[in-house]
Amino acid sequence: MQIGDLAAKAGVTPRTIRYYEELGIVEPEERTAGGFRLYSEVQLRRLQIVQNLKDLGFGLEHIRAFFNLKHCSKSGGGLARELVEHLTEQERQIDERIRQYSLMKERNRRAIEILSGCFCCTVKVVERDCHHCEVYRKHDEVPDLIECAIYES
Amino acid sequence: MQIGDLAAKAGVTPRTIRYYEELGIVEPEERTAGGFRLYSEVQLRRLQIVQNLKDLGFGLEHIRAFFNLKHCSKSGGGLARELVEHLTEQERQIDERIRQYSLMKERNRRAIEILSGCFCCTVKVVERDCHHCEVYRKHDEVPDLIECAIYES
DNA sequence: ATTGACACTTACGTTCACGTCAAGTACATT
DNA sequence: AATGTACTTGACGTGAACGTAAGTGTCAAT
Repeated sequence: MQIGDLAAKAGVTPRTIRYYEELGIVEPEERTAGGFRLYSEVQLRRLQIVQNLKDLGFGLEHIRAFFNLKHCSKSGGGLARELVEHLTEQERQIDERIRQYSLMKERNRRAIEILSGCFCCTVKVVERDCHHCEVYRKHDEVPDLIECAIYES
Repeated sequence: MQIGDLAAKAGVTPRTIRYYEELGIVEPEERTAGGFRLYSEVQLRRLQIVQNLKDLGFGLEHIRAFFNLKHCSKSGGGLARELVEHLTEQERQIDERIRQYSLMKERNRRAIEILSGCFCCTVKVVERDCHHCEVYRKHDEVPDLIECAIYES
């Protein structure tokens, strides 16, 4: 598989793959006599993992470090220990992220709930004062999210 | 409250606040005769919301667009509708993120589980071949994450 | 053997989200 | 009135993660 095929399958550009190689994240399995990079499914899976970790907010340097732990340990046990340490920390971060997202989702839900009662509001936006609106007064507090979206800063 | 105080309370630098102002995300409530920016709790909450959205992976431009929907609608009902549309899309993205994180967490967990059985492994890293290890053979498949961490690319 | 599509390296350009520095101004305190 | 600290605008710098262009070479197919 050449770099273009791999790129297409992984949903990235050849440039990205070469860049990752530069960082020591993905090496080609071999090269043709002429210098073309050749890849297999292994590198594809690797790239997918990288995309995943990136989507989750991890930097390429972090990813590289994780992939390269194998070059630092001498015994399998040592490596396993380091990997687990890394993974545990990663899990902590993931939990924190999920917590944040859940909070955000809850705020979103409350905001949608409140705003659904405003669809028939005919007050002009320029002279809007939701604090005096009866829909608003049914709710004891206005979510910050709506406040940001509605009131002038 | 001056920019430095606000920055401290929000956990950012004055530069960041000025930058957000430049983008139209946070305007000072007023200015002193001499030109000093003055803020209130409103801007603090706004900044906190921004930090939150940023942590969740939203770009500043996205955030600005959301905060500025109020300048595009004429009636409160129209605005409410647009906001709900925006929030619904956002919720979709949040759900997708949470799904991704959960998958990642599950993979992490499985990897930790497997690696916990490798702590006593004394095989040298250079000659490691986990496929022939009995701990490994108990598991039917090696998670990609471990594969990336262990095998040469 | 030639062609066309892709690949190679090198190197400079770009966007985002600020950091940092400079030269000057404002405000509170003594 | 003087001092120290924080603020002002403006401009250039930075790191991450690539994009893009130039000039050249390679591979499969006709």
